Amino acid sequence: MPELPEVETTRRGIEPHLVGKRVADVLVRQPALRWSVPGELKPLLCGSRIVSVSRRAKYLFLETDTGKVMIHLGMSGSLGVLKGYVAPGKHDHLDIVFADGSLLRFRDPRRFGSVLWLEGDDHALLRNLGPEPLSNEFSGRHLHVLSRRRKAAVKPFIMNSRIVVGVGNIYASEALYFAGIRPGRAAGRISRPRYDHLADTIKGVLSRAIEAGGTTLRDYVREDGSPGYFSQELMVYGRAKQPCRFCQKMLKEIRQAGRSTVFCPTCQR
DNA sequence: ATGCTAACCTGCGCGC
DNA sequence: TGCGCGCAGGTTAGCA
Repeated sequence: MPELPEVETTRRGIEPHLVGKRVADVLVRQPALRWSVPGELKPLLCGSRIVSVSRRAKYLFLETDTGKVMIHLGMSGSLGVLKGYVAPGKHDHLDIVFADGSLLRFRDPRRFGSVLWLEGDDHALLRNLGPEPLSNEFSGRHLHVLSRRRKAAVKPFIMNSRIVVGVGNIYASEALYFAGIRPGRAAGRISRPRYDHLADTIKGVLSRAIEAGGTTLRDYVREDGSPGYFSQELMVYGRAKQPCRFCQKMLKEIRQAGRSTVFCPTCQR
């Protein structure tokens, strides 16, 4: 999926096209996503006006005067803004059509994404979320405090959304590389100074990825169909058995919690 | 409480 | 050309 930089890039891309628009129609072609698209979405949304587009963790919110559409892109989701109606593709599951004829289209081949309706601010999926990684709330102190006595490896630890949100498999791998920390090291056995460094590298790699428009590997594209360029800057993700860009030693690949992890055995300790 | 695994689903690349 | 396998940006529920 889209990790946080891809979701934030999407938010920035769609917001100017949506704010102020009035919803004229909602077309649900495939309601069977990670959670079923609520049948009342159309009657609830029609006639309302988009006030803003916001983000929390990897969730996007189309905020209207009557409630919020809560969208998750899952592993393969993307959103597109179209000037007018174009015949949908196989995986174009949902359109929100505006009064001026333009539309927001949700595409998701693997259907791990979701489109839900939120009245107010509360939803079970939003409880227990950790801080935003780019906020001041997220720091080395935060990681250090929460990791004490934890035996889990540091990589799954920083990918745990209760600890910090928005850090997925790509950026967890990249941040650990820049921090010089082995992904398999127990989270509870990492010092405060090293967590200070790691919090910095997480913020840094996410910020740079947002500037580059995210990382395009397969499915992810921006709202106008263009790719993100951060893949060119990846140091370890997807580079198993290739030389480390710093020390030239072969990068190693392991599996952690069912996800592949690539790291440099020399630069990361 | 913590941590691991399977599950959800489709598509693609690879070896045979 | 086709088949089966393993893998892919996420996250939750369920069980040890």
